[in-house]
Amino acid sequence: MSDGRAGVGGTGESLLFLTDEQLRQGIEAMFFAYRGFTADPDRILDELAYGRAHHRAVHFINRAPGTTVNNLLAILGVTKQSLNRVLRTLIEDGLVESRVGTTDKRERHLHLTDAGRALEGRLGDAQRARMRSAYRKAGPEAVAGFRQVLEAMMDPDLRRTYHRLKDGR
Amino acid sequence: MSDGRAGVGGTGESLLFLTDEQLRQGIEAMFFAYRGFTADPDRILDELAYGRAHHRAVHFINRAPGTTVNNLLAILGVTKQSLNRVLRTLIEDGLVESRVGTTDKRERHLHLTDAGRALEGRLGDAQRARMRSAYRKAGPEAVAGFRQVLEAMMDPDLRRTYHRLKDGR
DNA sequence: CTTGGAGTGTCAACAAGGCTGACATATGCT
DNA sequence: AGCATATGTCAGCCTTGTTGACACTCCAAG
Repeated sequence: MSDGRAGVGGTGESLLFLTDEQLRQGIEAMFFAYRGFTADPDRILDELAYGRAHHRAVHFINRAPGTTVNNLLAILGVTKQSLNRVLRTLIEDGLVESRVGTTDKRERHLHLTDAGRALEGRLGDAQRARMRSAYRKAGPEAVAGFRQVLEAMMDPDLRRTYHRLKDGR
Repeated sequence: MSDGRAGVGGTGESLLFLTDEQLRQGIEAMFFAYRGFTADPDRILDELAYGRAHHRAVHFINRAPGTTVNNLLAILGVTKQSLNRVLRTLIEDGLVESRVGTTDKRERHLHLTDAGRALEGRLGDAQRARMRSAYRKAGPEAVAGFRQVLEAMMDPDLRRTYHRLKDGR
């Protein structure tokens, strides 16, 4: 309601990009794109009887090797019980190694094994291939905008986490 | 591996935006942004003992009133059993109306009731508010790029669905 | 008119992956 | 010594996805 439909061809896009209709399209674009975003790794995970949760864990352990369980919990935003279930299978299957901390022995530092890195490679390659193709189609300017909007959409806490990972801290 | 790290400050972004590191950042941006994207409606849904599946159903029924169950199935990409469970509660709760088709009486055409539209409004407002704020922060150029990349990331089938909805067909 | 197929609904059973609550253990800090 | 922190684990629950089986209605082709 209260849409007005000021015309598609353009009374000036700069005023038009905040209409409810434009926002709705953005919402739907996010929904459909996220499906594509997860589709390729999901297919690989299915073969291996793993799920998206395993992928996420493996991704971020690879990204921040030696991270603690608590840290990973904060990144993933799940409960420790939930993460633990996933982590346990990954450790049992020899994809993840859990090392007792040196300075603080309560902490467990998580690392990928060679097998873990191999899986991460398969999953990451599949996901990056789609991302690369999308980036290539859209071009560098579009990519910059894409990143800006996504960043603005994050909760502040997660935005900080995102930057921390990006800057390798 | 094979990253090279051609420097952050910039040997020309046009060549840099396809490095594995850039792609990884894009992947993580999608992950964190999607969390923000769903956070606000999720809070509302929690109060009402509904889940994301209910939100999706309500959203697309509102978007394409009179859509058939089969059509909705294709949009949402779930099994009819899964959708049916959600749909049944929505119908029982008086948010969705299922009308027998006129030309083909096997089909059920789905519509929101006033109560359904009210819920859709609450959920949609919350989600649009975040999207609007992100769009505003990033600016119209960024938004155009955002949409281009998302669209390029979709599976072809879903891209067609996306356009069909966008063009009101 | 019969038969086959499409669209829909429903039942049962199951799995993944979230959640909460409670409790154990080891360690670190004051 | 005693409290706090980090982790792991058990039990149980929910949502939302899956498969398989079956019934019903209606349309259309033979």
